[in-house]
Amino acid sequence: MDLKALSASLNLSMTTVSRALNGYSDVSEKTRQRVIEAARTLGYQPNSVARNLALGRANAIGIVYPLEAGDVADPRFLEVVSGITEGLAPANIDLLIASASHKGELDSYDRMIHSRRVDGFIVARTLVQDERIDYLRQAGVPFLAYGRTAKSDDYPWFDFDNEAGSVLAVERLVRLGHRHIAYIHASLHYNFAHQRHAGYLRGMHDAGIAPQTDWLLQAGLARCSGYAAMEQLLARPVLPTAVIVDNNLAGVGAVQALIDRGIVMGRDISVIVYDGIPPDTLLMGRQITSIIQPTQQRTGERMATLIQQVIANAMPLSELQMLCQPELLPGDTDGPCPRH
DNA sequence: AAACTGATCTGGCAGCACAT
DNA sequence: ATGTGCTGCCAGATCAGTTT
Repeated sequence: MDLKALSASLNLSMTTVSRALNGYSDVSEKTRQRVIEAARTLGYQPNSVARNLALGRANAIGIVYPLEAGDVADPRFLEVVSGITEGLAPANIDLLIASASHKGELDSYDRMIHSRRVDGFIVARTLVQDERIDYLRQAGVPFLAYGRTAKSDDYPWFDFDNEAGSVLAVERLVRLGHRHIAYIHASLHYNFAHQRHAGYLRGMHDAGIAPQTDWLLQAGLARCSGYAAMEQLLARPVLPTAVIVDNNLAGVGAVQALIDRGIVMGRDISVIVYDGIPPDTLLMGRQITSIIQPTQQRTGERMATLIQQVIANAMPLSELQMLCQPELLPGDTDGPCPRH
């Protein structure tokens, strides 16, 4: 059932039927209702290819994601994706996730742009130096970055104050009497990791504590990397009394490593995990002290609004750069320093 | 003025006539 | 045989009208 057949069955022109379905005011309400009813009973669905052709829009937003085993399992990201989807749905805009190899990522952007499959992009997990951002800016394609880069004053983004979040974590531990605070972090090429790392250093500096390089460990964005990093940390000659992990994936592994060794969190060692432990892991019963960002679902919905505004091009850039503050969610994995 | 419509446009591509 | 250029098609949206 296409527009032509639908209009023929109603004895109306294609123009009137199209305008009736698309909310134009110069169609009588009676006709509109008749058209809507017929479209429903006859199962009319606009042909998206023809629609894109006529409108010059795809009604779709793309996320190109270099999917790796660990990424697929990042529940926080999937929660954001779910929120974006919800936020775009009322406008009948689809979210297309394109899987790309790390090498071929820019090619994927290129294809999606030139085949006009999407109206804009959301660029996730930004890097400090991010060629995707440079590429999209140069190509003049609408996009919203989920996270900033080293230089982020001239494009739209949504982000959390990562540095402030780490400062919150350090301050809490310092108040509990800790001075030996280790830090497990993702690769500092990731912008979030870079900023959280800077926040850790600032928090330590403000407390008058010199961070020990022995207790600064890099782990991959995966549970097993977090597990291995915690094992490494526990093999040091002098143990820290507290650990901050800068992401939830490594956080799950780090916490599991402590449980496996019978180390009691909150008593023997204090642990704070950035983004907490997602509810789908086997550790879900535990109250992990966390730096949290307002629900990921809500984050996604905000991003959906932002990317639509970017595409509509009706907002000054300053309105399209949104920085939200993280919060500390107390749990039972931190406590007074045992060496006091 | 309100309600409706024919003609035209969108980008890519197949099919065709004609030229080399 | 291969290349070139033109036409029409797809299914909608919309301009510039016409009819009621």
